[in-house]
Amino acid sequence: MAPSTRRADRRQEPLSRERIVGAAVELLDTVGEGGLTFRALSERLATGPGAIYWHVTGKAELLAAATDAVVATIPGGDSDATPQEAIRALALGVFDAIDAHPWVGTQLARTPGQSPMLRIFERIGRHVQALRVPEAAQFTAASALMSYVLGVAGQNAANTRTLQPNTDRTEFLDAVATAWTELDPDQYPFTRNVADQLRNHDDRAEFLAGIDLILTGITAGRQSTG
Amino acid sequence: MAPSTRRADRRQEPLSRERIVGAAVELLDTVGEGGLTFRALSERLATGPGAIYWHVTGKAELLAAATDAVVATIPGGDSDATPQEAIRALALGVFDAIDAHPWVGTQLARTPGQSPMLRIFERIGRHVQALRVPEAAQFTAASALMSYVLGVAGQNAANTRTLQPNTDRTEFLDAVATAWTELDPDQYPFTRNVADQLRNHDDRAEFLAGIDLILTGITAGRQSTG
DNA sequence: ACCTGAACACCGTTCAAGT
DNA sequence: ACCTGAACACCGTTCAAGT
Repeated sequence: MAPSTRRADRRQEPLSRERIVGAAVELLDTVGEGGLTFRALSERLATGPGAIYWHVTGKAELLAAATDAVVATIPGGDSDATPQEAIRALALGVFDAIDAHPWVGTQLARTPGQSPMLRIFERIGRHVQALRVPEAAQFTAASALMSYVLGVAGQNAANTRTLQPNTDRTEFLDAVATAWTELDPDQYPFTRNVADQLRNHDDRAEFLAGIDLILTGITAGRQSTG
Repeated sequence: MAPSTRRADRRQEPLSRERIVGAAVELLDTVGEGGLTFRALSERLATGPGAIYWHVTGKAELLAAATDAVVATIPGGDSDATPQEAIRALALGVFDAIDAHPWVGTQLARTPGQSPMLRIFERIGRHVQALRVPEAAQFTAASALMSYVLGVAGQNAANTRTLQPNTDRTEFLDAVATAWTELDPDQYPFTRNVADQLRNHDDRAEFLAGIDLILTGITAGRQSTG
């Protein structure tokens, strides 16, 4: 009841894996991948660096857990939409999650058969099943979608990392388009040619267009059923 | 002519950007991404760490240059094959290059508009043009192919990194398949279901199947021309 | 112009010592 | 059982000093 009690906050909450991972996510979001340091983390948690090792085996596990925490949050497409719409919604969920937490894009590419990727793969796979893709082709279809999503994720993460914190999206695309226009016409004719299409360009729409390309390929190969 | 001349080797060759990048590639291939150290590199080049900074601005540039050196090597598909075959050949070239140098997979994902990626994008794009894809759709088509290739590249690099140096491919896939079979049936029905398809599984064939899916999607959307 | 190598400011991780 | 924080073995990078 004393005013001091009010202010004690969570300062004395016991350390836990949960709190550590939460603080790691915050740190990654705020200061980026280079900012996640055992020293910075322990300072934020008001302990010594060694304390963290009691709850977590090392930095690799910490990054994996942080990634998993974000991926577990991704919504999308479990309603009564068509399989195509469900896949689009899920893919967009991954896209937006990585947009909000660029480090997830980098991290996802680093954890092969691990749980964050498996979560997404499973969800894609169920929708592929719902598309009535023949069983022998389901793995290929789900893998292709997954790889595409990961590829875009990685690129977007890299782009965001390169970006000055203050430049916005269109400004950045404009700079890239200009750079492409100045390329050697003999070496880069195609890239120069599409540079202008880059200028007014919607990342999310472009991403979805790629998904649709793959979906078309998947359903084209499917034997037609009632 | 004296025997000692013979043995002098290249030990006294002056330091150059070229030699540095070459040694970096060797180091990356031999001891992996964690093994590329300015100390290890300078030891291999018989100098001090500071000498390298005279020719290269830092580690980031070094990694980019090493990646570029490998990517510049990728052959493929400039013969008189069909555009589809040319794209498959090029994609396979990237796939094999990353198989031989796993660190390239990681690195490619980190350099967004940089030259190694641009090289590949340009080559894909020309083949997309040859496919007679309408101009407005060319960027989307080339980007989708590029993202897919990068996605697979990243995953493969991650897999190789996780692998014990002595386990071979099929052994690894078997382990993954077994792990997937032991997943919770309620949470991972699809993944469990396709686990067996993983067991006798050809990475390259699967990769190409994904390329074909996208190619089908691209040509399906194309207006038919004589 | 180019190289040397000690020194600086960091890392992740460990571990004896505390409670 | 859990936390502390100094210490260890590394990093990338800089820079005065050499040739």
